[in-house]
Amino acid sequence: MPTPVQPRAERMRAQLRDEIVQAAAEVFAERGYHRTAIADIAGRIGVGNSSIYAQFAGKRALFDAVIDDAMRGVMALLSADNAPATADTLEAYEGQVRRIATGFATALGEDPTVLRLLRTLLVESDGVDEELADRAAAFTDAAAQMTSAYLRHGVTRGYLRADLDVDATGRVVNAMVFAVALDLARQGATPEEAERTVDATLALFFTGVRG
Amino acid sequence: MPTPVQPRAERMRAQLRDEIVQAAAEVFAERGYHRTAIADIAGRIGVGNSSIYAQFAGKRALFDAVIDDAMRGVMALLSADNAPATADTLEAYEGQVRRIATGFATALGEDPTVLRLLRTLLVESDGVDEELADRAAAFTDAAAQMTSAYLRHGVTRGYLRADLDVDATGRVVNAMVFAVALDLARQGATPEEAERTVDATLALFFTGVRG
Amino acid sequence: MPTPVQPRAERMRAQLRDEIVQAAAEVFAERGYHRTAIADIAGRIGVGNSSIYAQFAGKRALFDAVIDDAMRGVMALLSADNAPATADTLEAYEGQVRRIATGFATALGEDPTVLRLLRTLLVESDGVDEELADRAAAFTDAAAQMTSAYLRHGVTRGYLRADLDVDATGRVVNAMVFAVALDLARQGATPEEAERTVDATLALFFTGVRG
Amino acid sequence: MPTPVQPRAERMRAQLRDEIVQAAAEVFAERGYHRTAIADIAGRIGVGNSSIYAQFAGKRALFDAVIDDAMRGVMALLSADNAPATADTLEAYEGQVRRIATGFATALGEDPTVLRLLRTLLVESDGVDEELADRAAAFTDAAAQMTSAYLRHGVTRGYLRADLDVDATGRVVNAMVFAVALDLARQGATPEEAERTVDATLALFFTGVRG
DNA sequence: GATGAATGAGTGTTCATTCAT
DNA sequence: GATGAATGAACACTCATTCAT
Repeated sequence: MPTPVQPRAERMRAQLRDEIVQAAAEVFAERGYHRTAIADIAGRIGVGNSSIYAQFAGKRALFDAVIDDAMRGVMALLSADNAPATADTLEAYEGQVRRIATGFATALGEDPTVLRLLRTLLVESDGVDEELADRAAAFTDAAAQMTSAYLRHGVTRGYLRADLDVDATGRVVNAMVFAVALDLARQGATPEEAERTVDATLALFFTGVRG
Repeated sequence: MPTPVQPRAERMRAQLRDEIVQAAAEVFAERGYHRTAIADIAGRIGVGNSSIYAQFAGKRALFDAVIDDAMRGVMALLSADNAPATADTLEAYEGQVRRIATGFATALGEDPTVLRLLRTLLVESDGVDEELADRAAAFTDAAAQMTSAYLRHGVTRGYLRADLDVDATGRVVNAMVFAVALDLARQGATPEEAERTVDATLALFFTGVRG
Repeated sequence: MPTPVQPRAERMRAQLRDEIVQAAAEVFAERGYHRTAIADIAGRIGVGNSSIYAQFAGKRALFDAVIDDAMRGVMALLSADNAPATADTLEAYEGQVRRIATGFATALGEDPTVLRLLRTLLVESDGVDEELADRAAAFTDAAAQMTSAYLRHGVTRGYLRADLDVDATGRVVNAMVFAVALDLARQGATPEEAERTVDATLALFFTGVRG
Repeated sequence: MPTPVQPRAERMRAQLRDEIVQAAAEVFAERGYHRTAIADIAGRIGVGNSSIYAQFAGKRALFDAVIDDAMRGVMALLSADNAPATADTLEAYEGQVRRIATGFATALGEDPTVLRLLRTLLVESDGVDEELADRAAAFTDAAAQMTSAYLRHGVTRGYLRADLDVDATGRVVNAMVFAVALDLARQGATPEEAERTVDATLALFFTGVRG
């Protein structure tokens, strides 16, 4: 029964790191990047400031880690068990989109932090760093291209308009989805409002892209 | 021939105020709220810091004034000589919307500052103040309600889908329009890209809302 | 009677700058570079920390300014109204050297700060910066070359040993002079001790270099 | 056959202590006192920070130990198998001094650490502690007195100037020697430069003190 | 009325030292 | 006995705001 070397210390270190990222996510989401002080984050989990610096190179690096987590979460919601090349009919595609939208809405209801973080990233990146602004741009671009891939598949299969500008429409749809999500995340929207907004979005989207 | 009291002083004062707002708009648009220092603004027009404090209560109040101007500009572009109750046919409505979109695109090309400011407002408001976040929300709400009014008129006139959820759709369309505008404003998009994006947006919108 | 533009403000600014440099010189001389906090300097003249940053880019820049002053002072003592090519006999040279040494000793007695600063520079430069270490080295090199010039003149005139290695001896003499000065500056040496030390140094030096 | 208590543990402890002092000497010599972090030293020999605190009361105490070692080394070089009362003629004395100087130069070439440490002590002591400054002063005093003892012996024996101020000259010569050594230690001086400098120093010294 | 020099509170970051494991 | 994770005090620097001139 070989005991791994320093199993406890490592586990505790990783655990503290997670706690820090979690606390940082909350505070950054609540107050934004600039108004968040390292001491706020450290204080929330009852550790000293320097315990954060033992794990992260600085405030910016911590924010990066937080954003990484949030992006992973959003990407997971976006892709889930769905893939661009899955749907073969408009109905199947609509089901797919509804599932993704429902996943979003559910995640939104259960843990608004990830969406508030997304908001913080997309909204404050300019005010922080050129590099962060680039990351935010790269993220939206990636999401837009994923959307475009879905659309392209639909055009190929014939259940979406043949003359659809898939690249431009992918960007537009993506922007719309993010904007709606951010708007809903802004303040506790009631589930009914969310439902109506999602319905309206899907109606706009589907009737629009139908071939 | 009534002479206003202190006419010259007042005019100079008002002129300085305009200069300050103009310079502040530029710097805030370039660098965002947090990275802008009062000294940057004062330096740009060659006055002392305290000349700004003689006219505005503080950085926040100055930003408010700048945002007021920008909002007025955007609202003017949105309403122009158009009004919700003007169009009576789908074609007329489409013409109206295209005119507004063209106005936006032209303004974007000629003076990106107002849109960059809008971006700053919508994107950084969270990181500044609860109150500013509320103002940003109020602004988007007002714009959404204006859009909803257009849609309601179309439904009443019968050239838009009868079952359209005008409130929810107004919000969605509004979010989409802002998101697209902000995305285009992000970095010098070429006119062709802008054109394609606007076309895609309108195509999505119109085919979608048609009754 | 034209009044210069902003004469008072400029004079006050320059005056404050001098006060800061003076206070910084004292504190740096007392406590060395690392143990001196900006607040110590600001506190000594009763101004806020940021008043220092209004005039100097940072702690390092302030130290540079202090060192500049000290170097100027030392160089003035070293050159004074004497020049390498002045003395034509051993007696004249000895008189010249005694005058310089006396100037040093007097300055040492009246204001030990400049020598303590010299000590700080020569002693702490390594612990601060590569660049500062280079400055210190450049300073000692310059002083050594000045000494070598004196020696070379004496060899040419024939009142110093013909086989004198003027470059190496210049470095050695220079090092000896600095070391003695620093040693005397270390703690309030009595005038008698200083006198004896200077005499011993000159005796060593002159009997040694005589041709 | 008495077995010492915990012989292995003690030996290991002593060995670790030596390793620490050795590593500390290297790092202090390379980076000076202030720029050296305890973690640097611990990291160099792959132990935890607290292993150092188990053996030394703190950074200052460790530096003391390092300096003790270095001083012992320098003192050994200075005295070697020579003693103040050994030489009876000027030629014998000159040989003695040359041997010491050669020993220094050789040690300098082979292991610059001890001289760099000496430099660190003499140069940074002010910036650390009053007490350390005192130690440095005590060290230079001791060395100066040793030099004075040599000189006094020479005067007694009659091969040095009868009117030599042995105390003051001892301090001066000592300062010169240290200054030259430190200057040579500053950066890799070539052996030729070192040779010329040593020659010049000895020439200055001997022709100077000859009776 | 306008100026700009001065302020001082606030922040990110470092590092010698301690202590639970 | 050794570890290294955690601490918290200290410090350089920024900038919105004020006030003497």
